Amino acid sequence: MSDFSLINSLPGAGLGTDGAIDRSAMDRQWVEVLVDCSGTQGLYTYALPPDLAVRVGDILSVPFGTQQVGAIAVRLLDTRPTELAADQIRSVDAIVSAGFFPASYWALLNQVAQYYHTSLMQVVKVALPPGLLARSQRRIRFLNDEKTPLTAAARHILELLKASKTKDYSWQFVQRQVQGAHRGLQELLKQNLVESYLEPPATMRPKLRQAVTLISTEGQLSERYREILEVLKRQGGEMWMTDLLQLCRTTTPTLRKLEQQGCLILQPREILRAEGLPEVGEEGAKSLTADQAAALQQVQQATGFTQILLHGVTGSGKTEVYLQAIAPILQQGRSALVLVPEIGLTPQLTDRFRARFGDQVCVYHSALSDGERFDTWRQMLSGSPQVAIGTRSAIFAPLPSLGLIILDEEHDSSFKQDQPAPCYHARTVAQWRATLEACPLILGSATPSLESWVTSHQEVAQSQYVSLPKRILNRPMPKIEVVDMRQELRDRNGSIFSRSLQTALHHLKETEQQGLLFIHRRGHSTFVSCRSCGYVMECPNCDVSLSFHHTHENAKPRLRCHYCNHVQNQPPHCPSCGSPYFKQFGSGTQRVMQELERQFPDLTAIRFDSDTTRAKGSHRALLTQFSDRKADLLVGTQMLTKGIDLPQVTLVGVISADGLLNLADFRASERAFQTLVQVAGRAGRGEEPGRVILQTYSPDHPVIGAVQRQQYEPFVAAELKQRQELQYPPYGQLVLFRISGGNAVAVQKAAERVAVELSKSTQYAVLGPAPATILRVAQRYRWQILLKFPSHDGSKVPNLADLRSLCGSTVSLTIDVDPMNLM
DNA sequence: TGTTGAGAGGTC
DNA sequence: ACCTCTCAACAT
Repeated sequence: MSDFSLINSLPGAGLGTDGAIDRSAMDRQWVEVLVDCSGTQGLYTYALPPDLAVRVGDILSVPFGTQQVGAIAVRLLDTRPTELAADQIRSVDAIVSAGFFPASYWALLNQVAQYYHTSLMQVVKVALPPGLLARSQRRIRFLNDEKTPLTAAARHILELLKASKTKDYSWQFVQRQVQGAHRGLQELLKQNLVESYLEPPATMRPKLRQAVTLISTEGQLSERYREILEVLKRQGGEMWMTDLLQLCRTTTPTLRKLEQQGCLILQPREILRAEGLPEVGEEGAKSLTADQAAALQQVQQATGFTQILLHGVTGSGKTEVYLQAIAPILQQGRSALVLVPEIGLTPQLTDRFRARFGDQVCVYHSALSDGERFDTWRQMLSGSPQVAIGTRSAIFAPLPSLGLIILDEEHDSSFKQDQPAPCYHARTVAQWRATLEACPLILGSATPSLESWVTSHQEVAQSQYVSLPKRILNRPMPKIEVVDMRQELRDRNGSIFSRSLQTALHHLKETEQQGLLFIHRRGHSTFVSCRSCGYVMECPNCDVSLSFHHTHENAKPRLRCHYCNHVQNQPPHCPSCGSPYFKQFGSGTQRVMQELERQFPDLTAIRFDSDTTRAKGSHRALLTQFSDRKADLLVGTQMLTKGIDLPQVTLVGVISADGLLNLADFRASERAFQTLVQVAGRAGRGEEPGRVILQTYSPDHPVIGAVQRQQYEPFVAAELKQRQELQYPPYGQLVLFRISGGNAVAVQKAAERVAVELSKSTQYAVLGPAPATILRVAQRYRWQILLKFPSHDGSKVPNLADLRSLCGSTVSLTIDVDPMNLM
């Protein structure tokens, strides 16, 4: 059990606003806090200064050891804990942010911590905007340089500081740079050559701007003063000071004089740092199809927590259902939360929300600057009815009185976090949150995950299934043609484009229509290998092949590792056998672009992958270019499957489905099906019918057949049968342990010890330990152990702390409940 | 016997 | 995270 699971049951811990108020705040002289410090367990007691009205849930700054750290107030006390002497207790330093968290917020965080086996603090960190839990930092500053003899370490530190611009470094940096830094520092401090100081935590603050407010125009005033006041009055009596100064060509002291005369007030106002989003026109509700109307009705009939799986084929108008479901929620003064896989990828969706709801929409995602995130977060706390659209972590958006939660593209794996703990799935957290808030949860997808499919077909009132089987305006689903690439080769077509696709591409130009070409994944297939001996170029740090990058015709070819970003030139000869036949292989986006240029010089194409969309806003820019018909083709990867609604696209070409079909993962078929159906669904969303050409070397694969027939249910039935037989999710539950470290032998040994310990229980099957598919990433060796539970009770894993102690200090162990990424 | 570095344990 | 303490290795 987690150390803090008890917090749930504590009085007043559920919520900051109530609970503490009923008794006089004077009684509450102490507060128990959760400290932001790895390795700490349990709560720490601090005294409350009389002028500090701390409430449960507030974010505090407290002295801890030598430094200031962030902390969360968990419980107020009216008596001093008996085990602590008065002089052992220090005082709370400041309230960083008064947390009027919505009711049940703490219960949610606790639930996440418990289910995913992480500390509550870890969960709090993903929930809060960055910068709120800042800590003080030790820094070293250069004072003077006397010509006294110094040891090597001391001299080294001094030179380092002198060489820097600010003559000042963080202690952490110095320690990394200098051997024996500790002794060296002591020596320098003794001689007064440097000083060591604690920099107080830089807490995120609201951005302020001076505002001028008109009070009166009475009194003895010069002509010039009257003029200024007149301008202010004409502007409505309230202006930003900078604007007024500019308009009147005056200076701050003049305004100060007027303030002293009592004519106006200067005061700082909080302003919101907002992302500069382009203007969008207004848009009214569209009329619904019968299916859409039925779906909307089902949502609106829901009382209390209800999970609704909205299974709508591509182009069936799910977004319109979301919009019309949200409208009455806002009118009731409540808020809605919309989660999308990747916000950068869905400018069209956010634009539609803004066109409908104006500035009641706020967008929250990790690409915002820290300041923007902080402000958006405060905006959400304000409690005014709004729609928050965001990625995974927005499930923790602090919206009071939530009326509806929507997960769009519910099947998307980016809703699962697998890097730092907690490895939560936003869908799972959304289910808990909707339960706690007693509001409906809509899971929308054209290709629902098997998990959601199974729950929504249980005979429970709390889970419902709604289907939108037809496209809007009765537009037909695109025709899908499967091309056997083996046959193409037999017929002496060595091109990466089948004859069928070639014809279609020619036709595209003639009819002035547009198309998409889908490639499975960048890098994966564009490795460099020797045609003579088969040698493959690999990253010196990670056990993955380097991928080939060729930006334009005259550029030097570069090889890049997509795990650690190692870059090098391509050698002209094979490093292993010296053969000159050392070339790139496969068909990444660049290769396809080159082939297009060679075979279809008339067609213009835009490359659309993570390389060309990395910069902020470039995603939107490329899409705009394309929809303005500046190009005939969009060539891209996975990104093409998400949130693109371009009515003029009539052709979708899948260059090769094979990379998708053959992944070593029990979810490979499900993923392949979802991806292919989603890409295919980009075709024919406008008035012209769409056409899909699916090239593959394995046309008999069951996934290909299911995609071609566009039949979800038979595919799912077959897939579920297999899952059930093997007790894979959604029937069984998986828990993955990742063991990693810099020393190959130590990691393997640790993995074996952990596996032995885990094998002592009979509640689950232990698979592994096995080296991770890519054993080494960025100089770290990785092993994993998979636990397979026959039913959904992965909470019964042995104590994590005990397992960690088997690993030693150089090997780290992380736990991933319900893993999605098993590579 | 003093000097140095690594590891453990504590921080209200 | 950072500090302090302990302990053992090494040179004196």
